Amino acid sequence: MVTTHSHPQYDGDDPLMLAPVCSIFRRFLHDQGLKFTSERAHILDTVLTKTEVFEAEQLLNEMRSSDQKVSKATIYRTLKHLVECQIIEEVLLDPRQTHYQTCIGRPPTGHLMCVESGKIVEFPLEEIRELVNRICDEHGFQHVGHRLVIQGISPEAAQQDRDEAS
Amino acid sequence: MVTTHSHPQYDGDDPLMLAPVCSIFRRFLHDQGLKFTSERAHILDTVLTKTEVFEAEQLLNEMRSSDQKVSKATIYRTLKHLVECQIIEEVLLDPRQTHYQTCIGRPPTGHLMCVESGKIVEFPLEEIRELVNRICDEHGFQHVGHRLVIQGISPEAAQQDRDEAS
DNA sequence: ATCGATGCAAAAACTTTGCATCGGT
DNA sequence: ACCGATGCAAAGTTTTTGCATCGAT
Repeated sequence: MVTTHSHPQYDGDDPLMLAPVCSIFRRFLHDQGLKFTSERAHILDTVLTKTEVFEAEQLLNEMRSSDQKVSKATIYRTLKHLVECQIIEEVLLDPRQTHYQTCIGRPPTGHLMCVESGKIVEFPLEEIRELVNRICDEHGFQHVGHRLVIQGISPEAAQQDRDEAS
Repeated sequence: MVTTHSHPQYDGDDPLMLAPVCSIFRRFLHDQGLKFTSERAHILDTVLTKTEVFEAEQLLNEMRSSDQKVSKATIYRTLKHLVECQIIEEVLLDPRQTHYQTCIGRPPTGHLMCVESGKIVEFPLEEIRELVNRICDEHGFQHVGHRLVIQGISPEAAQQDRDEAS
């Protein structure tokens, strides 16, 4: 059987749940002999406002326009730690840029992506859990994570294609 | 003609399947008003020897060391066409580099990847087809493709971790 | 007072593009 | 002959790194 880690439930609607995630990150950093700085706190804060997939650059712009100044380098360095700490995960929608998403306290999701418009729809991923576990077992792998990305054409894009064809 | 070499990895049952792939590409190019050049033929040839995931740079090195000279730019330009033509697909294992794999004439596979060693194991993907179709239907998407990547720790890497810990 | 963290700019890694020339059709 | 394709090098993107200084513990 594959190990599952449980984290306190994080609810985007409830600001009080921010503290636990922050503590988790703090403990993680402390355990590694790393420091909890105000920059890291601000980045985590901004990350936790994200309900959808986001990019490093986005984070940087948002933080700058809300007068919290952080360098690009620190953003990248901190995102790495947040991934290791399993607060966020890399989504891999596009080979040319890393996309991130909060994963702590939320059930795993797959991503349905429109190849024409870039629109992304999330969907629950429970159903493949059994398959994933079996594949891992068959090859003696210890499960770390999994991602399902479906590429398609959204109804809107299909309609637009039809309009343009006529 | 470049497409008459034997490619044990790809042909499996029928070496004659190579010609059809070449024709498919040719027709694809023709239909777009593009040209079937000897560079493109060589690249397709080399691509079809690949049984596993590969990178653009790898292709370039292999072609150079086997006296076929192609530029990096042409490799990238041709890979794009091969993706569009659905002879190969992008695999998205790593956000820092595009990985490709031949997909024409093979059943779709998922990828089990060791996060420590980078080892990759493929597995058949039929089982999630129904789920994928259902998700597409539910959102009115027209299916284009899908990929499942499982990340884990391979038995070898796990053993090595234990060795290092002691 | 330690180290690790930060910011900046430079570098790195991968991919794309401009342009003169070549070559399929 | 036309117009897309090629090679080269330069440019573009995203991410990483070196280094002097700052700041958490």
